[in-house]
Amino acid sequence: MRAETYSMKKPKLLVVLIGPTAIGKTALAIRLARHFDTEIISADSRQFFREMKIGTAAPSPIELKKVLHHFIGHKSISDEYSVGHFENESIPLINSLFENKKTLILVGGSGLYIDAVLFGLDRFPAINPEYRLQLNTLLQEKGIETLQNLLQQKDPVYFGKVDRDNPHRLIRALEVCLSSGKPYSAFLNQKKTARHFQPLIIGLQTERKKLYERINKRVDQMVSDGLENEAKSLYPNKQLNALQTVGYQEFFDFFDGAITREKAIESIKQNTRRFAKRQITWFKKYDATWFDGNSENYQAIIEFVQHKIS
RNA sequence: GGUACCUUAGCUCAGAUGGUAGAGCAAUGGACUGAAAAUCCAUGUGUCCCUGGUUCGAUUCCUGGAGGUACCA
Repeated sequence: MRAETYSMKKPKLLVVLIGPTAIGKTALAIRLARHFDTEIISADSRQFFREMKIGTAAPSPIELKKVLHHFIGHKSISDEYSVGHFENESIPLINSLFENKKTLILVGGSGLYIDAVLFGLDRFPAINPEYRLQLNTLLQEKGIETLQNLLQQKDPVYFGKVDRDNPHRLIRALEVCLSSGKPYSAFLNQKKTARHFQPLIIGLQTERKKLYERINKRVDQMVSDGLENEAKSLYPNKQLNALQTVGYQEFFDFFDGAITREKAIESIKQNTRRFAKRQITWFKKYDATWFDGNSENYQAIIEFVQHKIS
């Protein structure tokens, strides 16, 4: 009630900048933030980790100096972190920043994390991490059918619509079932808490061919910036979730002697292209206004946002 | 120059004793509620190198040509 009144008095605009990797989101976000004298909320599930700067193309120290960024390098790879934590941290922060700002920039390439901010996730119970370990063992030793049968028994409703060949989905649902004693589907579609801001979604895109050229070029840049050494220093932690990441896994394979260095770099480019494709698919569902990612368009985008504000 | 082998999807190749073809990879489309840069699903028409011949019918057999590889000179 209080919040509603508040937001009616002062409409708050969250400029949401989305698009595939290497399209130029970081540079545009900084332009926008400087122009509107505001700060940046990052929604990038890998730039959270301070040990992974080069391979995630995190904003440089110079860029970070220009504009205050939140959720860049604020976690260590050994920290437990997921989209739930992110929602719990980002929403209060956004609300408090809006006390003094009328515009904020949300930028990132992680669709699920953008969803969490814009729409919110359902509330799930805390899970016992033991279950995930056990379920992974079960998967390894007895195969996916065992997980399917278990889920069919614990939550026939979700089993009816889940992607049954996807082990992550099955295990996630099962760990919720086992931890809570209730079916996973019982937690879905709860009433979501309202957001106290209005989103303006801006998408960056370009021709596929150009995007792939940008990706290839950026990977070469990362390599000359020292990606190999960064990966080497993280190799002892290669099993951590944060390091299940394009740019690192391929170098780990090279360190293991499984592939050549050249092949590793080529694979990084290829896997980054595939990643970009998945991002594009995800972002299609948003009600966004699309612009070509070319930096010559930045002024037009600023004017577009300006127009929405007034 | 001679001999042998090869030329089929973007790439590497398989194949039909003649009835116009299929794998892997790449690529493309899609899904996505605390692992999400993760994970999973779906999708294969291409002058079968060119030319002429045999044949009802040739990418398949034969002639000639072009390109490639290997060996011999």
